[in-house]
Amino acid sequence: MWTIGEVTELTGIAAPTLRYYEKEGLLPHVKRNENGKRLYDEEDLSWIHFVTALRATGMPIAQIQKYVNLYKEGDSTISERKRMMLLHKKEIENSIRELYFNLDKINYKLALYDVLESQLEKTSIKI
Amino acid sequence: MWTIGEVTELTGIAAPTLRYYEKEGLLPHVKRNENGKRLYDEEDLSWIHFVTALRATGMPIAQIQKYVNLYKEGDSTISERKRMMLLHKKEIENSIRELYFNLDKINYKLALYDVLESQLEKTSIKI
DNA sequence: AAATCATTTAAAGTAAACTTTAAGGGAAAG
DNA sequence: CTTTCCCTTAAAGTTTACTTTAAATGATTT
Repeated sequence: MWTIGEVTELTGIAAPTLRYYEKEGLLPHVKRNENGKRLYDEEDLSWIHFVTALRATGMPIAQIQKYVNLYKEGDSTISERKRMMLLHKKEIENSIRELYFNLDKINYKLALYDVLESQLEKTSIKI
Repeated sequence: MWTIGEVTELTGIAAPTLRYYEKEGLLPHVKRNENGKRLYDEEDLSWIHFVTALRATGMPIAQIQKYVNLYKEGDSTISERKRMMLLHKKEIENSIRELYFNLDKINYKLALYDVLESQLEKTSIKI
């Protein structure tokens, strides 16, 4: 079991962010010690990692909330949760495609700079 | 030459956003007609597409500003502009890598759901 | 015992990128 | 002519996801 400070060290996520996630219902069943201080177990850490992965792939807080609420409802929501993940997977794949598409434009620009630079080089040789 | 409304139709970018980009110095040399209304030419459109590609790949407004300012300074800034684009290219490649990394976690979750569903299926057959 | 430290809460603040509003102007359509 | 439409500006508002602040509590160190 870890305190919030230890989890911060372990995950690199700031303590206020962990509290914020919990308040927003993104981290179910975080326990407290006798003094009311948070204690995180393995399962909490695994939730934190999962939520972090969802956030890093652009899922909004509100949608993660919805997902966690489904989780809390139990096994009857498994197919809906799976559907959410499948949809999100497609969105990630779209994001990746869009990034590649725009990366192409950057590469085109870089190719133009290569041409420009070699032309400027020739000019300075002429002088 | 196109009006702002036509550019909005052509690009899908809202007119207020186009004005905002221009005000922030992201779109150099947009001309006006005799009544002070914006008129966009081919070069303006190409700037809009480029700025859109930079935004879609996560470059902040402030950095695009810096890039456009370098452009305005002329040929002497070509190598610095190229350096900026090379750096940004690497950031895009990092973003893509991170997306793939987190996509893996989503896929792992989806695999778990497949197992869970087949287990639940078996259970219901037993009943 | 006093000071320090990590924690708690609620509430306010921040940053970035737009978006909306308000007030007005000119041109074209009915 | 007057209504409609598209445009103009400056300024205020919105959204999202945190981050910071303030005030308090309890445990540990000196």
